[in-house]
Amino acid sequence: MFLSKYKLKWTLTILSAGQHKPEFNMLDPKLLRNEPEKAAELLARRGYKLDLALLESLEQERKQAQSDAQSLQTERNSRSKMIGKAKASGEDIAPLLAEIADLGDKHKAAETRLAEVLQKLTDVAMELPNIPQEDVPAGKSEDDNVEISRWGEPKSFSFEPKDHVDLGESLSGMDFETAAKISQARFVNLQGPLAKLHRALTQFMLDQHTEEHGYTETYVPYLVNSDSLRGTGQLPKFAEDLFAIKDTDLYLIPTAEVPVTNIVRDTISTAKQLPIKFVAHTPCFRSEAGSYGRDVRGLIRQHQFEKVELVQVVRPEDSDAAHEALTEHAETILQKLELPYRKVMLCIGDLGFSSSKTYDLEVWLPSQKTYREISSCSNFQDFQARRLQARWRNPETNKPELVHTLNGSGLAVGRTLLAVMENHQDEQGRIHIPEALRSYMGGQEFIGG
RNA sequence: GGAGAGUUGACAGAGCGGCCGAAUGUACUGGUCUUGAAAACCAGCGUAGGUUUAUCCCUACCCAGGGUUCGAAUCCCUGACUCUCCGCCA
Repeated sequence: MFLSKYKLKWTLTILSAGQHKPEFNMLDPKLLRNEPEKAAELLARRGYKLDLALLESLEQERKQAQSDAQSLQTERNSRSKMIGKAKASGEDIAPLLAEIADLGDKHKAAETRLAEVLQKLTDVAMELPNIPQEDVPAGKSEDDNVEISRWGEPKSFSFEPKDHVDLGESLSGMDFETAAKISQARFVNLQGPLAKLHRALTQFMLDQHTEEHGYTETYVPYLVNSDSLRGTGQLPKFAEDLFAIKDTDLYLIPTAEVPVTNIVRDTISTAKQLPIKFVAHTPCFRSEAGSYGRDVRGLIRQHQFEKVELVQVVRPEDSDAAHEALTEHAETILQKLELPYRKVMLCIGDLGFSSSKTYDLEVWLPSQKTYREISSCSNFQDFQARRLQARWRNPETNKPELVHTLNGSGLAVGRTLLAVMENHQDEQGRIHIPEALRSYMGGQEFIGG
């Protein structure tokens, strides 16, 4: 019932939104118009079937409707001008008025038809995912992701390592029952040293990115409107993943990517302002609809979690290099926390809707004896920028052109907490605090015992 | 929450229902002048769509959406946002 509420709301939102922004388009409209076959082929790589026949007929309708509406407009404008002149020179304008009696209605009808076609085109366009970059490997699911590199050696324990839930219980300070009482499942209540460790991780990450990697710290709203969510690509397709605020157009952010990237929505940056590099620490809220039964134990998959997010807005020619750099910035955190991890490139089937290329960083979890995602670093190229109308003035052309946007987790704090707990536990159930965090923990060397 | 004022180009800021895509100033770009710079002077300077080889031309956009009108930046309605005052509040 909780879900159905925002499903309804979502429908209303899309209806009202579509009407005043019919020009929304997520792929390059020139590609769709001039080379629809090529667009179809590129999208087919992702398994997306572009309905070429529909697109073509809509496109033809659009052209017709647009030129009809335009010529009627021209007609009306020139007639109206004549009436103005006639009136000014004191002539009788009644016959002129009679001549164009039905022009207004015709024009209105043409405009309505145009609006309808544009709406249909927008509906199609908004559902199209981004086109993957050429070096993104083919594949259907996460099993086809390609490992790029590994860092660190998974520790071999002389005892059976506990998972973070058991560790948290014995240390006391990680309480899922209480959180469920206060709220519902998939929330946690942290207390004492573990709560402090959680905070320390956040502070450490923020300091690292601002002081060593050149990011500007930013504080943003945690409730965002639907325009912002459309801009970064969470809407219209993924409404069910979001928590919506009843009777408003606001949603809890699923990631800081949304408010931070939307800083540049509808702006034209100067060449000098780029690259823009922001880091933000925010809570993230996700309904996790459709993930019932998955990762039900512990901190892995929560409705609310903290994340330190990196966002970059760059010139198009710089986005590949920025993507590599941003990923390294996230990797640095794992290295300093002495957490073994691997870097994988997502295959096409696992690639997010808006992304052209994504690296995931997966941290080693001794309890699961496997690598689990802790950061996702994506290059969106101009996909978000087009929806956001985020541009820069290219000095070579002196025209506003779309920027490229990127983001990555640096890192997901909850998952980092559990990774630190599990990787740095000892036989007595204590957690050894990595060197890099000690100053944030008042010099403390371990928790527990 | 109540009362009032406002929203115009990169910025500041004019604008009578038709001659307003929009004065003027600043900024910016190019030029003249200068040894160079500044100043001064001249010219240019929004976005998107249609047509076009290109130029031209046409259309839309003065917060958003709707309405009145032959014709709207200008009049009316709704909403968003900003400012001032009152109330409440961390």
